[in-house]
Amino acid sequence: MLRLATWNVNSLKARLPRVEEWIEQMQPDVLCLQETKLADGAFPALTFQAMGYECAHHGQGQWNGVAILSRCGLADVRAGWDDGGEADLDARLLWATCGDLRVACAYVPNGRALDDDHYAYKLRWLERLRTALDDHEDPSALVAVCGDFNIAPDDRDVHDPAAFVGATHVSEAERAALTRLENWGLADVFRDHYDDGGLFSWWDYRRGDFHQGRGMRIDLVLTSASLTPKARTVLIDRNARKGKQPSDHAPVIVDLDLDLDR
DNA sequence: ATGGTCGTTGCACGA
Repeated sequence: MLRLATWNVNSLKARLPRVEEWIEQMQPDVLCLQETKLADGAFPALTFQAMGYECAHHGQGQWNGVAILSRCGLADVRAGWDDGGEADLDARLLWATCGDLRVACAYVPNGRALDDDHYAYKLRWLERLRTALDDHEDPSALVAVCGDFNIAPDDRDVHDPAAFVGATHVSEAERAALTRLENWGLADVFRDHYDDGGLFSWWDYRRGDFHQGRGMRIDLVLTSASLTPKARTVLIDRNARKGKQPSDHAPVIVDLDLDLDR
């Protein structure tokens, strides 16, 4: 069994004690982190190495930053875009091969508001991710695209859809961009296991939203057709959102029926 | 009550 997880930690510097504790408890084999908010030189690689993980980090400091930790191999690392287009100033995308699994760690732009330039950047970014899949990846392989998508795939993934009319994360264009990614040959593996709404991965720090159940499911694991049926258990670890100094996101865990030997 | 909290950095802004 291979335990794959993804977690937006909202600053790895602020979150390192919680992340270390969580790794000890949950023992992921592959862990994708978003919003490390660290420069590459500040990434605590030795800490994770001491816990048995190889690491790749693509960071810029202050904002963004993505990492992949693996204790089942780490090869063919690629950071950002390789499409001949303009460089992305934001560190939001990292790829690695971990054993038999091709993994992407994505921190999709927030979008801010429908009329904001950042929203157009978000849609372009998602289209570029589809292009990266077309250009570099094999849809028949074992592929997992993990991360904070900043998109609630449907209204079950929002605590109050009426409150989000006209807002980012739920717009038709964002959801269509996600569908276009899925049309490459990926499935939202959480939805393969649960039909229920009200199961969220992010809650605003304000207003006691976590304890009031006001959240969204925006952290996703998209699995290729050969990988999807290998998922034995999918869960959002909302316990990680409790307690002192939590991230505003909870980790998503997928246990995959894959051999760890290579 | 048209805010509320965190993170960054540095007294503002992003999420």
